[in-house]
Amino acid sequence: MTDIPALKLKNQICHSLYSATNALIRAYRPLLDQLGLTYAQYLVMLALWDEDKVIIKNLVQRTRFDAGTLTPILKRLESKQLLTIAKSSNDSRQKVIVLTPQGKKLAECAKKTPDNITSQIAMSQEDAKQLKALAEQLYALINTNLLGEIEQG
Amino acid sequence: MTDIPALKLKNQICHSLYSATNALIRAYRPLLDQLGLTYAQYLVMLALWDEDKVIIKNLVQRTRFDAGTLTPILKRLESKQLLTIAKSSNDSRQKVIVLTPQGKKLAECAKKTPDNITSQIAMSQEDAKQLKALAEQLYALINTNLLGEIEQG
DNA sequence: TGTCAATGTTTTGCGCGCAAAATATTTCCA
DNA sequence: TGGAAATATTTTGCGCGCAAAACATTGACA
Repeated sequence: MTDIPALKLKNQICHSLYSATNALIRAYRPLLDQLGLTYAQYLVMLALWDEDKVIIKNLVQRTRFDAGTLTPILKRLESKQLLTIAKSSNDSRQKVIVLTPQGKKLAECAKKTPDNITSQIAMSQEDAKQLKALAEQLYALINTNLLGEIEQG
Repeated sequence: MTDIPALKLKNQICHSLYSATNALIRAYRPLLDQLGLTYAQYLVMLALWDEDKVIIKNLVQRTRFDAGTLTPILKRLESKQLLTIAKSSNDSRQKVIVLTPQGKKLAECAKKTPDNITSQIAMSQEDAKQLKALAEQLYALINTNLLGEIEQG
C-alpha cells in the first residue's frame, strides 16, 4: 500500500531489536521460573550479586531501570525474602538494599542460567559479542544525544 | 560479591539488548506523541501501511506481537478512527482489519519519523545495518531452537 | 534560623507482553 | 449427520516501563 521504503516494517531496526529482545525474554522465562524470578527481577538480582548494600539510586544506574519501575520490583524481591529494604542511617531519604542469606544463596542456583541460554540459542560467540557491542553503542548514542537536546532546551 | 563472570551484569548480552531497546522506545516517544501513537501502535500501523485488509493472524505474524497483546492495541486504534475491525464474511472466526481514510492519511505525517530518529541517534549506517542483521539472526535462532524443543516434547 | 531548592523514593495511571483459559466458529471424519 | 479436534480471537491476571506528580528529607544560604 504505502510505497515509502522508510516506512516499511521490514526496514525498521527498531522492530528487529524489539522482537529479538522480547523473544530473548521469553526464552529466559522457563529457566527463571525455576529460580522464582521474572526477567526484570533477575537483572536486579544480577546487579545485587555484583554488589549489594547499595542505595536504590545506585541500582537505577547499574540496572538502567526507571526508579518508578524498580520500587515495586524490590518490594516483590523483599516479599520473596531475597533482600531487605531499610532506611539509611546517614540520610533517611535513602534506602539501603541488602541481600538476605537466601538471596545470596540463589546465586548458586542461577550460575548455570547464562550458559543454558547460550547453548540453547547457539549464536556464534563473535556474533554475540558484536551484538552486545552494537547494543551498548546504541544505548550510549541515544543517551548522549538525547541528553544533549535537553541541555539545549 | 559474586565472582562468577557468567553472572556479572556487565557480561549479559540480554541486559545490553534490553536497555538499548527500551532507550530506543523512549527516543521514539516524543515523535510518536505527535502522531498520537504509542510505539506498539506505531509498529502495527507500519504493518498496515504495508498491507491492510488482513486478518489478525496475519498481523500477528508480521508484527510478531502476541494475539492477546494485539487485540487491545487494535481496539485503541479503532477508537482513534484509524481502522475498522469487522467479521470476515468467509469465516466468521476471523476479523478483517481495514484502514480508514484517516488511518491511511496518517502515513503522510509519519513518513519523516524514521529519518528523524536516525538523524537524532546518528549511528553509522554500517553499524545500524549490522545491528539489525544480528537482531534478526537472534530472533530466528531463538524461534527455530525453541520450536525444536517443543517438538521434541 | 527559617525557607526554598535539591535530592531520593514512592505513587498514580495507562499501555503493553504474555501465558493460560475461555469463547466462537469451522473442519474433519467416523 | 454428529461430535471431537482444530483454528481464530478475546479475556484474565500479573508484572513491568515510564512520565508526571506527590512525598519526605536534606542542604543551602539569606
